[in-house]
Parts: sequence; structure tokens; C-alpha cells
Amino acid sequence: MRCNVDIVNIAPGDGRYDAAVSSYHHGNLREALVQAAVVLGREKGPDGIVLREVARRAGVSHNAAYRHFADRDELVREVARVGLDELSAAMQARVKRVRVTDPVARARRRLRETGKAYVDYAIAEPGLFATAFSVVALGELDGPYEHLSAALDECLAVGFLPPEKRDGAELSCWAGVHGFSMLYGTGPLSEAPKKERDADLDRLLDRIDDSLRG
Amino acid sequence: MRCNVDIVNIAPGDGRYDAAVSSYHHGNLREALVQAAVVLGREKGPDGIVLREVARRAGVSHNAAYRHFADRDELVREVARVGLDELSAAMQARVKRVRVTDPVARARRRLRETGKAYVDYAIAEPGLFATAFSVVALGELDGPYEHLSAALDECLAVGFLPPEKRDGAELSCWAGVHGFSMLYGTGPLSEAPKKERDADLDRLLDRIDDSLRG
DNA sequence: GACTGGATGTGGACAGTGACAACATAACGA
DNA sequence: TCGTTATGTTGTCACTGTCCACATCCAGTC
Repeated sequence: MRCNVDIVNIAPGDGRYDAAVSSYHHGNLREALVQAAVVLGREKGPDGIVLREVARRAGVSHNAAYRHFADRDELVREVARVGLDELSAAMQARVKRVRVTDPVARARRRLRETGKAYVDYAIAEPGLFATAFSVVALGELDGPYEHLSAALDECLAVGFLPPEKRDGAELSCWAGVHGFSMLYGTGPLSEAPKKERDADLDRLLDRIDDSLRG
Repeated sequence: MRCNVDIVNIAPGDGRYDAAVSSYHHGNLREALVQAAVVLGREKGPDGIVLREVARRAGVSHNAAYRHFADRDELVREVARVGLDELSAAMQARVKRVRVTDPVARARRRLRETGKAYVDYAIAEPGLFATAFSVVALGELDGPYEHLSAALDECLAVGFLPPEKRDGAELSCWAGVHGFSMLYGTGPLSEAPKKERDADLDRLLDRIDDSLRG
């Protein structure tokens, strides 16, 4: 008879595993493992997601995870998905908060906020951001990518972005904010003071704005 | 009496260790270790630089490296330096090859080649590029950064880049090419066809050019 | 020319890791 | 009720980075 810790013993929306008592079977181990892995990924990045430590934190033996994930990589991918979801949500929330009426100014502002949200998330959550991009394939990026596409479509619709520049615009914008995120997040500029970083980000977003202007 | 393999037993420019015969003492182990580590880093990235494998390839026991490097990290940093040197050299070589006489066209072209060289190196050598940026501090980036600065100075001098845009121009350019390199090098776009990648790179460099124009 | 001290390389150990196999227990369905 | 299956555990393996004690060799001194 073993005593497991009783974190996340309730499967949300799934009545089968509602026993919150300690027992041989955890009840909702998969979720508990993912949550523990997310904590580690958030704190230490992809390499910090150590299977045995995750199991320890879920109060379970070192091999239990193999009943729910084929290998470590599959667990890391789950964490990456969480990071991408958070990133996507952060972008959407930021864009929704824009209160500008002039159509052109509004479109430009939404694109800028999209980029700002991307970078802000990367810097606020370097571990999860790195985990996300250590693993992700293009198909899983739908959320963030769609937000960027929508912002660019709006810039096109209001006449700010000329049609001949629409092709590949996602990529040039994405590259800019992604590079900034890497350089300042976990890269060579990660020790730079916040003040300087903010100024650099503003200028970067200004240049992106310039680059799209007709 | 042990038989070490006889790779890099000649210390370049150092006559003291010119015995190329096998012996207990390697002769130029530090260099041999760095070279083996560079090979691993080139093939598999920073995580592929495994101390014991490096030692194996240098024909030496698993602990020998500790006479030359404090720990694994110090060896990885050496590999990073090699990567940065190669990157810097690639940028310089590319810029030197520009044959354009018109001053403005020449300045723009040199900036473009600077960026192209950066991305090309990142994609040709994803392992070393990732190793370099897994470790590097700002101070060690002098080479590549100076080349970019010089190209931007030239754009300013010939009147293409307006003075009010000069501040922070390094960063917006760097972010763009760095982000592109990450996305296409080891990131979510690494599986994309070369044709598409080339088109995207051209458009990115076009947009950077646009963004600096007065 | 022998001796010795410091530099360099070796062998053995340890804790930590991802993974596999065999076993234990609980839940579920006939 | 009983076996089948899902889930968790223990034990083990190969591999890693790092530390320790020891071996070997080179260089400079008597």
C-alpha cells in the first residue's frame, strides 16, 4: 500500500476518477505530470524537464510516466503546447485591448501589439518559450500565426500595407520579433537592462512599421 | 605504456611538442579536444558535445579533459568561439566580394550581403550556430557585430539611412536575420523547402532595406 | 647524470538520467 | 465472480559529468 500525494486527483470533466484519496492508482496522473513538467519547463527551460524529477513532484515512482507518454520527448511536447497556448492567448488579449478608432492607426496599432505581446511573453516566460520552440513543428503554431496573419490582413484592408508587400509579410515580422525574443530572452542580450530593452523593442517595432508602409 | 592515437600531435608554432609518436602524454591534447568537440558541435549541436565522447575521439581517457578545461561548459564555450569566428569570417568574405560602384547601391548591397552571410552560415552550420548562441555573452560577439555596424555606418554616410534611424539599427537588423536563422535553421520552419526559404529571405532583406530607407 | 616537483593522463567511483523488463495492484466487464 | 487490462512499482542497464587517488612523464636543479 502506497501513499501518493493528492495533487490533481480530480480529473476535470471526467467523473470516472473522482477519488481524491491517496491510493495505488493516482487518478489523474497524466495531468499531474504535465503540470509538474510545466512548472519545471517554466523555471528551467526544456532541459530542466527531467522525467524522474517530474515523477517525484507528482509523488509517483520514476517509471510511472511511461504509462502516459512514450518517452521524455512526448512530455516535453505537451509542455511546449501549453507554452504556445499561453503565447497565443497573450497575443489575443493584447490585441483586443486596442482602443483606436481611425482604421489605419488601429490596424497598425494591432500589429504592433501583436509583436509586443510575442516579445513580452518570451521575456516573461523564457523557459516555456524556449521549450515551445525547442520542439514545435509548423502545424502547431496555428494560434500565434493566425493572430499575426489577421493583423497583417487588416493592414492590407485599410490600405496601409501595399498588396505587393503582403506576400511573406508574416515571415519578416515574425523573424524580427522572434529574433528579438531570442537575443533578449535567453541570448547574448539577456543581461541588458530593461530600459534599454524597451527602447530597442520600440525601435524594432517602428522599423517593422516602416518596412510595411506603402 | 599506452598507445594514444596520433591526431594533432603537433602543436602549431610550438616546437616543444613536436613528437608525433604515441606516448603517455598526448602532446597537444587541448587543441585535439577542441577539434573533436567542434566536430560534435557541428554535427549535433551543443547537447552533442559530450565530454566522454570528445575524449574517446581524441584517443584519451574520459578524465583527461579536466586537465585543460574546468568543466564541460568551458569546452562548449571554446566551440562557441570557433563558431563565432567562422560566422565573422563568412560575413567579412561576403561583404568583400561586393562589386558595385554607385555608393548608395554599394552600401545597401553590403548590408544585404552581411545579413545573407549571417543566415547562410546559420543554416549551413546549424550545430555550431546553435552552440554559439547557447552560450555566448555580448562581449564575444565583437566580430559579427562590428561588421553589421560598419555596414550601417556606410548606409548612413552615403545618405541612405537617415540619422534619426541610426540608433538601434544594429538591433532591428540583427533581430530580423537572427529570428529568420532560428526559425529556418533549427526551428519550426527547418523542414521547409529551400526554394521557399530563399524567397522568404529575399523578402526579409527587402523589408529590412525598406525599413531603413529615409 | 640522477632526483624531484609539477604537469598531464588513467582508473575507479558516485550520483543522476532515460529507458526497458518483470512484477504488483486496482479497476472494469463478461 | 473472475480474468483481462490499465496503471504504478521495483530493479536494472548504459550513459553522463565530476571528483578522487594514482601513474607517468617532462624540466630544471644538485
